[in-house]
Parts: sequence; structure tokens; C-alpha cells
Amino acid sequence: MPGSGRQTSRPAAGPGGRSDGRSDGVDGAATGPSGRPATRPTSRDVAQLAGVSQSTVSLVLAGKWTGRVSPGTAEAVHEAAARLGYRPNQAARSLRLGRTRTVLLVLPTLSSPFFGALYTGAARVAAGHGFRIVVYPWPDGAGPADNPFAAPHEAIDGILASSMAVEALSEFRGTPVVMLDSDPAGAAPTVDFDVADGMRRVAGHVLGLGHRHVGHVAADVDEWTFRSRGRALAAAVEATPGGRLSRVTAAIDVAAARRAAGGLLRRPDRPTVLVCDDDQLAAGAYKAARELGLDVPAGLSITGFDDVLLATALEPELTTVRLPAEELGAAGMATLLEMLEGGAPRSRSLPGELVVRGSTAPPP
Amino acid sequence: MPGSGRQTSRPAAGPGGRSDGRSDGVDGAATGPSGRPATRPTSRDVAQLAGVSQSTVSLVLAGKWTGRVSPGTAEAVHEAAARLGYRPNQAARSLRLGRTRTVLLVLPTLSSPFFGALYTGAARVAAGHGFRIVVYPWPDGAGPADNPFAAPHEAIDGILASSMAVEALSEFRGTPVVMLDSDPAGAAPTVDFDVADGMRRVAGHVLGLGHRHVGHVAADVDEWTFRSRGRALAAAVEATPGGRLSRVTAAIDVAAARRAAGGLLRRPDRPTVLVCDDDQLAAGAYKAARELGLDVPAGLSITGFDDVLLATALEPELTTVRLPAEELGAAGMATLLEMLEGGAPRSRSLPGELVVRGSTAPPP
DNA sequence: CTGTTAGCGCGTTCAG
DNA sequence: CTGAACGCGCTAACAG
Repeated sequence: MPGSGRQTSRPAAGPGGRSDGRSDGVDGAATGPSGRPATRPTSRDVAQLAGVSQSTVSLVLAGKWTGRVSPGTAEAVHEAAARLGYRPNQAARSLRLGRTRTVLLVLPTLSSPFFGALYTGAARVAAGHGFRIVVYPWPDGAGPADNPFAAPHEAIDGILASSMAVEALSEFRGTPVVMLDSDPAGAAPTVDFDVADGMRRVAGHVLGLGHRHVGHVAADVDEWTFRSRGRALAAAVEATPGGRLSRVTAAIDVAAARRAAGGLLRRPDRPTVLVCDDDQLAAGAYKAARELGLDVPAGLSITGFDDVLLATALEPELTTVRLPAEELGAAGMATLLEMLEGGAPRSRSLPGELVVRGSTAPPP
Repeated sequence: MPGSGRQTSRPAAGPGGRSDGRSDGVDGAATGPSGRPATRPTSRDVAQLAGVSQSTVSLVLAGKWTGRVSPGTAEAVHEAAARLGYRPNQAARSLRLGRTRTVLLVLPTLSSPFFGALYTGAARVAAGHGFRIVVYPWPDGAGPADNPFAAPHEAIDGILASSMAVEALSEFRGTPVVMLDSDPAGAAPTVDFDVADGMRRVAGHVLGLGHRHVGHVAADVDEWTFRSRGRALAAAVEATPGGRLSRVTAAIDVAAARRAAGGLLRRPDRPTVLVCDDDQLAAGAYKAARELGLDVPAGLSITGFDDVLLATALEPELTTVRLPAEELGAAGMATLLEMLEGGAPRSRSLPGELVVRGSTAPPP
């Protein structure tokens, strides 16, 4: 939604202390105070201003000068760098070091608040270590045509990939990778949500309310996270005396979920609760219920999964499992950084939290 | 929502034709077929294999060899490059050329499907011209603490910024910029939605249904797009005999919108239609209506703006204005590329489309 | 038509 | 403790 970001106002002065009020952000070439074309300062410029040599500048700014450069000289270098607004040229740095301090974040889509939050968490940790993130949405839709996004193969040090099979990354073979929200049985280190536990909590909640015939509106997507959810629900229901499970599948799409849930609810012995694999599926279930004149939650209970925006936009608000996306991104990035420093990190799992709202009640 | 992307399966063979089944994506260092550490092939390797010099390789692969290199030699170079799986080193390229073929996409947030679509459109156009996109979410939330995202100042050729004031980019002064969904009165070229026209269509629709007292649930955000919407609605209502407008504002947030809309509806002479600046605000308005026992659309009509996921998840489905986010991204990138090639592109405006669904009806 | 040369800006030896 | 020299991989000039 355009413009939905909070308004952010920033001081008008640019970096380097120039606050002359000129607004040349549109022009292709900025000009320095003297009118010459302003080519950005290099480490040589800093050296010259500080009266030392390039290598000294390099040492000082890299922070490994103790015992090799006199404190006075170091101070002079820092001051010169600050005065010129010096920032090292990334291209030259990468070329020399062979590392880019850039991580590729591979996501199935950007069209979901969930992945936005994931990015935020990852970016926070990355920034703290001087790493940059390039987002690489795996083309969704558009069919199996050739990948329209040029793969930045070698411009990255590592990969953080979410919600996909590790095999999908064969293109990047040879690059360190950490998988998020993916099958921990793969070869790569993984950071996951404990979705099985989350689903058990959902099951415990609805079974505790007295429900026995549970309808499962499952996502028609063959991915680890949904397989886990399905297994956990089935196990919990089976372990309950009198428990019974009916399952339908649907694409993650409101209209598809509505059709699938409608089919389930039209059966002569319909379930008293619909446990959905995803909040979007739950939105479809709401529609099916309303279509059949069933009141939620008095006539039918419904649960979701993920706790995205939708959950509180629906009426009644949705009982669901909150998955801490931002923490997932942060933990994943931490794991990847550990790996890049030569470690062999262990896979981890983050708990989900059951959020009980107005869509669940005892069976009618 | 984790896993909500379509499943994508890719051929298992990596680039360069190696399909030996090894899966070393986890290891930090890949090893070549012979077991040596596999340092990626350089243009010199290609030259050696093809029996020519580096510069010839450069010319051929850059595609500007016609009339300078014999077709046979060019063919040999191409073949050698393909056999080695050669890909030019981006860092070296950028260092030499001073250009990065990378564009920064500045967004207020990533937590919205709208901006995901915008990205997709921009990426499509960029890829067609060999450009890469780095997404740079302007820190939303987190307070005015220091920017946690390291600004990639010099690693970019241009900036595409959406839904903000151009002044917010003062940090990037000197870089070519195209603004999206922002005030066209600024100095930078702009690609916008014609939100005023969209709002006029909404107004025409509800006024045509017979509504005269219009409630405006406005976004409490001082941005061009919302100012335009407000002005257009006010003008349309004023131009109608008997027309009357009541306005409340709310943060773009379901709960805030519910409170604001509730206040409007509790007035003794309440409006018969609520025109909302955004779909999320409309979701809040639904809640307020239900709270007061008003049926939508029989007792109260509601409209939104943007046509995001929410619009069809609500019940009844929301009459709103569809804003083609993907086209916006594509048009914006095209404009920026034109600029980078030395042109001085004109600002443009994209039309929105009124989508009439079930939330609007004649007044009771 | 092709090869040789120079240098982009940086980090790192190696002499002094 | 500091400076001069080298090379990362690539492209653009210039020679042959």
C-alpha cells in the first residue's frame, strides 16, 4: 500500500558536513565546493592530507595498527578521513580481499509481510557485523521460464534461504548456505520454527475445548513446514480418545480455501473445528462458514497459522500461532556469520506462540 | 507466511555442465574435479584455453567485436568461456568501469505485498538491461536510532525511491534518482499513480448509487498520495448538490481505523458510506460497522484503496481501487535507465482501476 | 585483425 | 614505526 510507511524526516544536511542547501540530488554529477567534478576521495587523498602513506591509512582504518603506528599519526589519519568524508571503495576492497561482505537472502516471494519481517531481523544482525544483504526473490509465478533475475553468483559471501528445499539452490553450489524454515534433514545448517510444537498447541487448545472431529484445511504445497504441521496435528488427534481428523487441501489462496473448506463443511458429519495451515486459508474458511450460515465461533471454530496482518483484520479475530519472523531472520544471519568465520554451527529451532482470539469456542 | 511460495524445482546440474552429483553447497570451499581448490576461472584462463589474449576475450564477451575480431576467433572464445563456466568478476568490472550496474530500490517498508509487486516489476526491467537491484527498506519503526542498515553509498549507479519525500534522500545527494508514488512537484522525475482520478471514480460510484453524506476515513500520514486522495474526494463531493463530507483520520492500522470509523458512525447524523484511504483502514471500518450492528452493504457502504490481499479476504469483498504496483516498478525502472543513459525523462502517471465488489450499495 | 600495456583503489608484503 | 612496490581481474588505449 503506497505511502503506508511511517513518515520519516531526516536532517537536510548530507554526509561530510556539507549543509550548503544545494539540492543536486537530481543531477547526474555532483560538484564539489570549488566547482570541479567531485570524484570521491580515495585512501591516497586521506594519506596526503594526513601526511602519511597509503598503507598507514589502510592499517589505521582497519583498526589493526596498535604497536605499528604511533597514536598521534593514527589520530591524524582518522581526522583526515573524517574531514574528507572518506569511504572505502567497495569494488576495490572486494577485488583485493576476495570477499564482499554481502549475503544473499533468497526468499520465495516478497509479497508477504512475513518475509519483510524476516529481512529486518537479518539486516539488523548483518549491519552489526558490517555485512550487507541483497534480497533475491525466487521468481514466483512467471512459470519455469528462464530466471529473469540475474544471479549475482560471485558477488556474495554466503546465502540465507528461506522456505525452500536446499536442492533449489544448486545454482549456487559451493557457497556457504543456511536454510530457514526448511527441512532440517538437509545437509545445510537450518534455523526453523518448531511448527510441530505450534500445531500441537493448537490441537491441545481445540481438543481441550471439547472438539473431537477436527477438519484440517491443509496447504497444497509440498514443503517441510506444512508436512510437519500435518503430521503433528494428525498425531495429536489420534492420541485423543474419540478424536477424528478429516483433511482437505487447497492452494494458499483465499478463494481456493473457501472451496475446499466448503466441501468439508457440506459433508453430513461435518467437523466442529477447522484447523488451517495458514491464516490465508483461515480467511477462506471464514467465507465458507458464512456462506453456509455457520456462526464463528458459536457454530464452528477456526484456527490459522502465522499470525500475519489478516489475523486481526478478520471478524472475529483469528486464533492462530505467532511465528517470530524477525527472530528467525536474526538467528539465521547469526548462524551464517558463524559459518563464514569458519565455524560449523548447529541447526536450531524457534518456538511459536499460540495466540487465542475470538475464533475458537467449545463445539455447539 | 512461510512456505507460501510456489514450489520451484530446478535441474540438479550446476552451471558449467558439472553434473557429477556432488553436493558441496554446504562446504565453505568447493573443490574442482581434480581436488584442487577451485578458484573461479578468470578471463586469462579463457584466453589461454582459446589461444588468444585477454583483451580479445574482453572484446568478444562484451559483444563489441564486430569488425575487430575474426568470427572464428570469437567462436573459440565463446566456447572456451562456456566450457569453463566463466563469469566476469563483478568487483573487478566495477572497479575498472566506475559503474556498478546496480540500482538501489528505497522502500518505506518491505512488510507489504504492494512493495513486493513493485520490486518484481522493477527487477524485470532491470534484468533486461543487465542491471541488478538492491532493496533498501527505509527503517520503519525502531525509532530514530542510527540507521541500522549500512548505506551502500557508492556501490550504486542510481536510485528508485517509492512513497516518500525526495528530501528524505539527502543522504544520497549526487546520485540520479527517480521517485515513485511521490509528489510530482519535486525536482526529480516521478512516476505516480493517478490517485486523484482513482478517488474521483470512487466518488462517482458512491454518489451515483445515491449517497450524499460521505464519511472519509483518511490516513493520518502527511504524504502526497493521501493529500491527493483527500483533495479529490472533497472536490467531487462538493460539486454534487446536497453532497456533504465528514472526515476523520487514523493511523494505517486496523485497530486505529476501527476507533476512528466508530466515532464517525456514532454521530447522530452518520454518513451512509465510508470512503477509506486504504484497504487496511477499510478493514477497521468493517469492524466498527459490525460492532454497531450495521450490515455492509445494506446499512452502510464501505470502499478501500489499493486492492491488496485484504480486499478479497474480507466479507463482503471490498470495493476498492486497484493500483498496478508491478507496472509502477517497471515504469520507474525504465525511467531511471533512461536517465542513466543521459536522458532527461518526463514524469508520468499511471491510471488506477475501480473494482466494484460487494461492499457498496445504495443508501438505506 | 590481434597482442601488449597501463591503471582503476585497495590491502599487504618487504625494505628501510 | 613508515613508505614503496605489487597485484587482485578487468577494460580501454595504443602498437604491431
